[in-house]
Amino acid sequence: MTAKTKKHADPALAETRRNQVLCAAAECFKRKGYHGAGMAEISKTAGMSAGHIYNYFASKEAIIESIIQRDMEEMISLFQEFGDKPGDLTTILIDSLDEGVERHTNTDCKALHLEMLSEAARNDKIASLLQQSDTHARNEMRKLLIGERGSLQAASTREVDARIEVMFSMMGGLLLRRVLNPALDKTGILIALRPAMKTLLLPFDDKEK
Amino acid sequence: MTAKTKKHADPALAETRRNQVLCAAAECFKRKGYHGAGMAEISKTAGMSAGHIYNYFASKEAIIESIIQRDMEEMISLFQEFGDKPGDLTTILIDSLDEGVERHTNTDCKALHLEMLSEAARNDKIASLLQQSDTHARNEMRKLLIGERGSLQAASTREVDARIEVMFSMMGGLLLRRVLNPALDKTGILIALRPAMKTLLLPFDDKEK
Amino acid sequence: MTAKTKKHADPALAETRRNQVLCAAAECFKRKGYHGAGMAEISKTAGMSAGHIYNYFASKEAIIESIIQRDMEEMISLFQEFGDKPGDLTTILIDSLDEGVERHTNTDCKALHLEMLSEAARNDKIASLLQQSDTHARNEMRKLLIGERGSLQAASTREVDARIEVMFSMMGGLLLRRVLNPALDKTGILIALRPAMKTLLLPFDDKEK
Amino acid sequence: MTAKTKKHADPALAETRRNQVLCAAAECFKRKGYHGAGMAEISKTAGMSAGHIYNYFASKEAIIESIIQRDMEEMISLFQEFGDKPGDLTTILIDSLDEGVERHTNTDCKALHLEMLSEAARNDKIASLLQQSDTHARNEMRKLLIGERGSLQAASTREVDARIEVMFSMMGGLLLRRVLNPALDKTGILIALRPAMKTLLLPFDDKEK
DNA sequence: CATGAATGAGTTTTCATTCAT
DNA sequence: TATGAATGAAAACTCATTCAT
Repeated sequence: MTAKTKKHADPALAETRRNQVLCAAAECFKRKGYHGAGMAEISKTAGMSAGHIYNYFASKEAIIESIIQRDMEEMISLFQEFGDKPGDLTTILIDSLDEGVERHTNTDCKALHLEMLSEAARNDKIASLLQQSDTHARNEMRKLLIGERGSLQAASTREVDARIEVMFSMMGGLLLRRVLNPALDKTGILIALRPAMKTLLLPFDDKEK
Repeated sequence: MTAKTKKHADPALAETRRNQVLCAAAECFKRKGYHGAGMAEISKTAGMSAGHIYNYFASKEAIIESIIQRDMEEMISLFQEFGDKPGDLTTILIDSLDEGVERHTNTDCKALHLEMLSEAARNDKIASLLQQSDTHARNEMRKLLIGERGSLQAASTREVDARIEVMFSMMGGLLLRRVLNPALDKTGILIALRPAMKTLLLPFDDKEK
Repeated sequence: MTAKTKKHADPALAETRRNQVLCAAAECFKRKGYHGAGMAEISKTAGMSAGHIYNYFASKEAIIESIIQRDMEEMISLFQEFGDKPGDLTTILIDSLDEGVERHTNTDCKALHLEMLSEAARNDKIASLLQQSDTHARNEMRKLLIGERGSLQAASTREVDARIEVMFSMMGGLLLRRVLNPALDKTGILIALRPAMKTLLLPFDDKEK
Repeated sequence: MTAKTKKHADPALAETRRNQVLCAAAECFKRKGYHGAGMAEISKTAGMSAGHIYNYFASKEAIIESIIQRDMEEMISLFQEFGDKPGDLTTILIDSLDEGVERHTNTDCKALHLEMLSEAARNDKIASLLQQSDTHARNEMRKLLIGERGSLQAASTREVDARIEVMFSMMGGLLLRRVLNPALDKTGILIALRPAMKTLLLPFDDKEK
């Protein structure tokens, strides 16, 4: 169902066209939102007729679903990078925060992701895709944290899951921060983000519990 | 434009009607989203004709703007409560986390707030209102933290602002968590949320910096 | 489901509007066929906006369904007339042939009925409505023929039904004749139609069987 | 425009291709109707690309026109069979009724013929072709009936024409019967069809006139 | 103050047809 | 000869908004 319904003579061209549409749609959704962007605009941006898009996607909805799936795949490879990097895991994660902030506050992404999230509230298919993606991310993170290089081998599952939720909340919340405070000091934020993340990655002091 | 353009003979009735509409609209937006809910549905929920709504609000957009403003006022009074409560501020804030998690993961609100946030990406008026509200919240929080009862009198403005951003990001991010993980353990999450918040409220250890 | 979904404040006006639409649609379907006539044309003919039609009919399909139901009701009252008329039934039916030919070869109706019939081939709802109407007509006719005033009290059900089918086929076929032979001699046709109908109404001679 | 505009290098191949298209189109029109069947479906059924069809037919309309013409030719040869058969003409025609009922109530054909007939109401070219075909059929039938083996040599032209019209109406009407009464007893119907046809083929008794 | 009938621009989607290869 | 990618002009339907009553 992903891309292989063979009605296209030239699969390479088809893939190119699908990508044109996906990029154009992402672009338009960022600017105008899912509902705000019409097929007309998307088709103009993609450099092809509106009708032709329907040779590659069954509906407008199918387009945003594809975008989500594409994002999901990116995200998966991101976690693999973490696992592959040598060195202390906590340090790796803390050091990747700069990049993480950048990614989550990137103006381009913010609109698109919020769009997806709010669409999820009323579109079950989209909700399900996003949830699937998130579940995957949580699983990967859990594997890292309780793995042999992880810092939380001793912690209970419930505690680890709570930590993951809060980490994800903290990072995901940055999406909103950029909307709510456009003047956000993206560098300065690390002053507080690093200690908080460290707290979430390392065992709690007894008194803290 | 806020609420006072007095073209209404009976201002009290007008205010009642405005509220009916606001509540009905909030209700509908929660269920169906801003775009999903039509004026017809809103008017039925509000118990008045669609046309009549336009005697109180210039447009559908004006309705959501009013809802935001109303939320803003609620939020302001929330901060005042914090300031008014006696006792150690850090403790008060930590203790209010239970309630805060509840508020941010409440299924009802999530849709509405995400709706507003994603609408903000394409609607400057809404963006500006939300930002105004957020700025206010940050200011109030800053006042608390560096005030005489606060724990961060010694910290630099940049650091305090960073802490606030991360706190807000962490709490606001919960909105997304509920969408992305409907099975979210709302109680368990506090296991990690409290230590992280404590880190953000208390001076950092030297080594942490 | 017929007309009573109470969302209209003024039922009389609503009925008027429904009729405007029904008449306009019938008119357009006659001229251009079901697929050929667009909502734009129908709305212009009905003297109201296209969008407004949807306050009275859920879809274009619902419109043709209503037209069919209306025709069905006309047809029912037609049979009642036959039953109510005094005198010899065979004579009544034979005498009504003139009028029957007129009705079935009427240019206005032909297009609309053919339209419905060919739409029935691919639209189950319409097929079902037409079949329901036809079943009713056959039942009424059977009642007349085997009733106390009928000429076929002695005949087997299968024979009576066969007669009815052929009668209906012969009359219904006139719809097609007018299309296939526009120069059709509507008066002359009775020269042959009367004897054929008489054969179908009276007991067969032994040799005929 | 009929078939001979020789722009094709290999006329035999061209004829093969035309037939492929014609058969495929007939097949599709039967299943989905003229409007319901798309060129894409037809081309797939015909085993050639959509674009290529336009090398053999100027338009979708031209295809149905060709189908009609082909049907017309079949019909002509049918009448020739009648003429060629030895024996009493009335008996031949009555005996052919079984087969005739079968042909007219055949589920496959019904959709296609109704499709053509209702298309005729709005498409002059098609109407004209069908009328031409019908005229031919009437002429052939008239020749048979007033010919030396015919039973109506003594009848007036008007009467003969009326008889033919009614016969055709009765047989053609069967198309509609099958749509309106899917449970139609195809064998039983002959009980009434044969006497009615006999009446139409033999001189009327005086009293009948 | 209040209604809801009416509008019309805007939406996604379909499909016969063309044309570069 | 043959392909199928590409077009664009429709189509049915929705909905915020207006206005006569």
